[in-house]
Amino acid sequence: MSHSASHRVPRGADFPVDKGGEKLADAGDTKSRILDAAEELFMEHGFEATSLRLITTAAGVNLAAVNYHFGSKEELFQAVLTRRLDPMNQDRLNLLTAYEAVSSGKNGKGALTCEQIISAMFIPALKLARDHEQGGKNFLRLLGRAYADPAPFIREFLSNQYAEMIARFRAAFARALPHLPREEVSWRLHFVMGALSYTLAGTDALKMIAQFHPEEVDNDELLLKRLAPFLAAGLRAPLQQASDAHQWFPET
Amino acid sequence: MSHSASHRVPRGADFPVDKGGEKLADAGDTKSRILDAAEELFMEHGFEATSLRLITTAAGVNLAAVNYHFGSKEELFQAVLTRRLDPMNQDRLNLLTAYEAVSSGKNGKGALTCEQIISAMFIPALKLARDHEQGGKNFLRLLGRAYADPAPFIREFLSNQYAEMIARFRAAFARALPHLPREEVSWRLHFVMGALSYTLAGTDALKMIAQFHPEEVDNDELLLKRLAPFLAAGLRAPLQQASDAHQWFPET
DNA sequence: GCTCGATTCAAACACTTGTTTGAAATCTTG
DNA sequence: CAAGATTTCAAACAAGTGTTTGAATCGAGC
Repeated sequence: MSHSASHRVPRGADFPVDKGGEKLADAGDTKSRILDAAEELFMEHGFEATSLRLITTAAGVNLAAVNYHFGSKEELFQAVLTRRLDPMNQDRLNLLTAYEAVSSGKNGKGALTCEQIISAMFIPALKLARDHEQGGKNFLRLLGRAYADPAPFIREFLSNQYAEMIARFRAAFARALPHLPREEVSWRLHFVMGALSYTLAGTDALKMIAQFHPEEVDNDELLLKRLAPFLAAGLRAPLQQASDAHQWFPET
Repeated sequence: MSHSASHRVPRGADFPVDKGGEKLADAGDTKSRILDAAEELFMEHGFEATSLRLITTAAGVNLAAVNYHFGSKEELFQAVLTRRLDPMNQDRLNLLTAYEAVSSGKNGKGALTCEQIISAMFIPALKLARDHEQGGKNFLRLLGRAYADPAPFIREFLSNQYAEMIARFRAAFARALPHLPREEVSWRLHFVMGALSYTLAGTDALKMIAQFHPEEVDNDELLLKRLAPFLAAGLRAPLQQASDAHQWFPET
């Protein structure tokens, strides 16, 4: 009753990883072609405004192929995200762990700097923007937009995908900023994530880069290198005292 | 061929302001009822996923009323935004002008502090969140999401709506941060706008507030009071030197 | 009272949407 | 090659989309 996986089950739908004699999905694979086309079109028009016919036509496959291989349009969207988001977040966790290992080796404290923690968040995103020649940049913009999408299934999905990473990075920031209350740390981590996803999602930013650096090829790298110091300074901002509140928002 | 405004023209479509003996739109007005319902539903589901039938049913009006009063679904969306965005941005400009007048009176320099400029951006948003009991908060979230929407007609519309305000605030920030290159100022203003709209758009933030301050009523106020110092510190961050780049993104 | 413009209404329009179906084609395996 | 599973295909499905239409209703003004 709920949804597919019982009508006409394709093998790859429930087990996207290879097993046995199955060969890994190559670029010419129907599934990969759908994922590539969907990634670009979802980024360009958003989830709702992108029809399956548009995707399948661009991918050069039959319309029914999406439902056959992925089950539904929503599951296709999740597959598009998972394909690159999972490895990226795993990279982030690995990087953070590596930094912590080095840091705890040097001194018993084991607290990282904000710069290190932000690097652990940004470098995997940068790698994605650089490595996959064209798909990577598309994906980062798609991810930023998904992060602001109101659709419940998207929000739930991302919430689950990010849960572990957020928890680890919150703890790291809490150690790096011991003078801040945990609550304030949560806020500022939220601001960091927001600024990151918004910046990556925006076409405005890319336009601005092209205006200043039309010759520059690797735009996302420029973007992140400017955003990182901005956020690090914000994270280290002194805690706002209640007595200073009038400075910001005088009672009118 | 292009689109409406010639078929059966309602009076209010081109002149939403009152003139002559026409009475201002009251809450019971068909047009206002549509705008209120659309504001809430667009915020909840996004532009594409919200059907006109959903809106007109919630507003208790006939389906054809939207096309009669606004021309099309896109024009309705723009009307929803304009209704509150125009006054808010005007408030921002007025506030900035007022600050500059006071500042230039005190000393000949006339440069504001980052705190003042940010206040000029945030206070009108805060007023919107406070004044209109329920609609204001909805609108801020809708605005944040529109800001990340890929639809071209939304992006163009917002770009025009914000153009004047952005120019004025960029100039103000440039005076407040004379040591920063203009290019860097543009970047940081972009980050500020992004963090603001993302923060206001997110449901995650509201959930987080409820977790920490379940008793607190005015959530958006708490939000902005924490975001403002964060952004002010980011704006004042020292310019990243090329020699320090390895600190952030070591060449792998 | 009557007329004329503005508004509302139910119904239909042409079209697109995601999904399903059953038969063909293709590939794998014995 | 034959048998069986896997994948592709054209076609249809039911439902939903924004928009238009022409008649009905309403509300002043002469």
